Amino acid sequence: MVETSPEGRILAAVRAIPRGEVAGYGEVARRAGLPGRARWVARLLAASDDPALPWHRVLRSDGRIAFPAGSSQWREQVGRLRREGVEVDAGRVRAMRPARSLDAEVWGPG
DNA sequence: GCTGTGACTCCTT
DNA sequence: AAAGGAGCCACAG
Repeated sequence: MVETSPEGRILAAVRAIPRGEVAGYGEVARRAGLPGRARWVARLLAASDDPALPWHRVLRSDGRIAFPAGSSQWREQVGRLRREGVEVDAGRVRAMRPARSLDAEVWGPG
């Protein structure tokens, strides 16, 4: 079955994040075919009441938790991620660090 | 229909 | 790394 609605595609993209891995809001939006709709992804996660939805695997583009540090939701997200083996340091995940500069992509590290 | 708001992102200091 | 500002879009009042 193919998701036709944008909402369905976004939720499907979130559910497609493998256990122990993370993705950015914008990344999820791109995978759903909706580039630039990161805020929509966030709003959908907040609105969804599906307990099976791995919302905790979605982070900001800089790899940080989107909630205010120390808030109950922040603590829950950190707990869920660590339970899956994801390294979280001061609210930041030690994984994704995409090259954000065009120079880096064109010229590379060398 | 205009305004404010937010689980966002990018660029520039 | 952090902070300020602009752009972005759906939704509530």
